[in-house]
Amino acid sequence: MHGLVRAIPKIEPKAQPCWCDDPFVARLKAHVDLGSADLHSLRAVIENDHAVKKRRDLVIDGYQYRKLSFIKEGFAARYKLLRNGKRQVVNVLVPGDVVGVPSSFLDRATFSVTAITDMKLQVCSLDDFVALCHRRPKFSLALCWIAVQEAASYAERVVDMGRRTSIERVARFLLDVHSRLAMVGRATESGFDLPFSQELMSDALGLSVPHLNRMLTKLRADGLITIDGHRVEFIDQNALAMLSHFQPFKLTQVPPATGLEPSVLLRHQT
Amino acid sequence: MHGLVRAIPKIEPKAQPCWCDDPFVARLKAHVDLGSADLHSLRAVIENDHAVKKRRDLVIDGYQYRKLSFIKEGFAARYKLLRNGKRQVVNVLVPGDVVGVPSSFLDRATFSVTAITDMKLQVCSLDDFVALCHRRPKFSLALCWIAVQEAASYAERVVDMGRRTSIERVARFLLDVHSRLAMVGRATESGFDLPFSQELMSDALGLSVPHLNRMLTKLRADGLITIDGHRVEFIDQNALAMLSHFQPFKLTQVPPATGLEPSVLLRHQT
DNA sequence: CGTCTCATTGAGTTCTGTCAATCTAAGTGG
DNA sequence: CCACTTAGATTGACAGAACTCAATGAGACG
Repeated sequence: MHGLVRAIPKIEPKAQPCWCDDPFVARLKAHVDLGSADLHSLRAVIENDHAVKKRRDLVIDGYQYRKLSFIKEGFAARYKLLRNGKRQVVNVLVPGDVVGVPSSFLDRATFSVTAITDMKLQVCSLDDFVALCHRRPKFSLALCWIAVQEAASYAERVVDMGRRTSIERVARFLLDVHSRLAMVGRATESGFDLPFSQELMSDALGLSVPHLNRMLTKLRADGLITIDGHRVEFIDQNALAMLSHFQPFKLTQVPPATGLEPSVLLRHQT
Repeated sequence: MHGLVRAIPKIEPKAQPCWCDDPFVARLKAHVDLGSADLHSLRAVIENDHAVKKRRDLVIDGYQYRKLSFIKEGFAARYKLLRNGKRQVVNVLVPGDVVGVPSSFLDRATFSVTAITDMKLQVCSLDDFVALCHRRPKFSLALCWIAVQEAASYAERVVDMGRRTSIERVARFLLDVHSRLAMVGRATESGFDLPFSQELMSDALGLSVPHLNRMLTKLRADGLITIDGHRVEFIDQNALAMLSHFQPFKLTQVPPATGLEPSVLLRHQT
C-alpha cells in the first residue's frame, strides 16, 4: 500500500464555487472574472431554460449538435454504444457541467448524452457563443479552460481503465462523484445521494454489473462505506482516498487581460 | 461481427493539412483562418526552437509547466506513473501535436510527457499566448478547438480501454497512428514507421507486453498486417478498420467573426 | 397485487497478466 | 573487426481477475 515514488500529497478541501443559481454564468465565473458588461452580453446569447425528461437523449451519436447546454438540475451520462451491444459511459454529468463538449465542435457527435433523471438546462447555440467570443475574448478563454478540464478528466479515466484495479476504480468513482456534487452543494461532508444505477456505473467503470456489485460489497465489508438505498456515506474517507490513490486536480484561473502584455512588448512592438 | 445499430459510415480520406514547415502556425490554421496581421502577432509570442533529447521528460507529473510547445519533429508520450510502478500512456504525440495540454492549465501537471525520440519543438509561454488571445480572440478559439479535439480523443480512448477487446485496441491503435502520421506526411498510403516500442504500446493500450505481442502476432497471422523491423504495412486496411470499428472523427472549423452576429442582435441590442 | 427495474449471489469459463526463458538486433569498446 | 553488452521482441506455462450466464431477492410503481 505504501508507494515508492513520493509522499502522498494532501487532499485539500476544494474551493466551493456555488453553481446553484445560474449554472451557465457560475461555471464561466469559475474560470474568469466577469464584469456587468460581460454578464449583459452573455445573457443575450442564453436561450430559455430547457427541461428534459428522464431517459431522453440530449445528444445522439452520429447526429449534429451545435449547442452549449449548462446543467441547472439533474444528471446525465455521456456514452457510446458499440456494435456488439456493449456500452461505455465516458463520464457522468452533474449540475454545472456542460453538454455539447465535444459534440458541438464535431461534424457529427461521436457520443450520445442521455438524461439519467429529469433535467433543467440553460441552452445557448455554439455559433452565438462563438460570436460572443469574437467580441469578448475572455469567454473563449473560459471555454478553453472548460475544454481542458474535460480533457484532463478523461485522461484520468484512461489511467483508471488501463492500470487500476477494479476496487480502486470503484472507490475513485465514488470519491470523484462526491467531490463534484459537494462543489455544487449536492452532498454533505461525508455522503451523498448516488443518482446512478449499478448498470450505469459498471458501464462507466468498464466492469460487469456483478463484478461492480462484488466490489461495492467489499467496500462495505471492509468498513469503508455504507450504502442505504441510494444514499452513500463514507465511513473512512481518508482510507478510501488512500486505497484508491484519489487526488483531485486544480485548474488555474485564466490570466486576466493586462491591456498590453509586457513580456510580449519587450520582444515586439504591436 | 455484424452490427445491430446502423451501417458502418464510410471512412473518408481526411483533409491533408500539412504541418511540415511551421507546426505552430499550421496547427492553428487547421482551425481558423489567419491573416498576415495575425501571423505577425503570433510570431512575436513564439520563442526560439527548442531541441530535446530522446528519453528526456518535457513535463513532469507534479511540477508546474506553463508553456505551449508544438512538436516540429520527433515523438513523445504523455503518461502517468502509478505508485505500484505501473505506467499508463494516455496518448502519443506526433509532429503537429501540442505539449502542455492539459498540464499548463493546471496548478501542477498531472501527467508527464517524455520524448521517445530526439525532438524539435516550438515553444511559447502560456501567459504570452493568453495575452495574445485577449487581443486577437481567434487564437483562443483555435486553442479551444485544439483542447476539444484532445478531449474527444481521450474519450475515445476510454471506450477502447473499457469495452473493446485487446485485438481491437491494437488494430485501432495502429490505424490511429497511421492516420495521424499520414496527416503530417510521415506515412505512405498503407504503411508507416512505427516509432514506439512494444513496451510503450502496451502501456498505451493497458495490456501487458506479452499479450500485446500475441495480438500483433495474431494480426500478422491473420494476414492483416506485416511488420518488418519498425515498418508496419497494412495488407488489408479495410478489414482492419472493420475488425476494430475504426472511424476517425472530423472537427468543424471555428466559425469566423462576422462583425455583428445577426441572431444575437435580433434578441438583444449591444 | 402484479409488474418491472434494479440489486445480489453463485458456478463455471475465458481472458489476460505474471514470471521466466530465449532470441534478435543494435550498439560499444577494445 | 569482433566479442560483449543491452534493449527489445518472442514464446510458453501457469495463476488469477473478471466476465457470462442464470437464478433469486427486494423495492417501486401503477
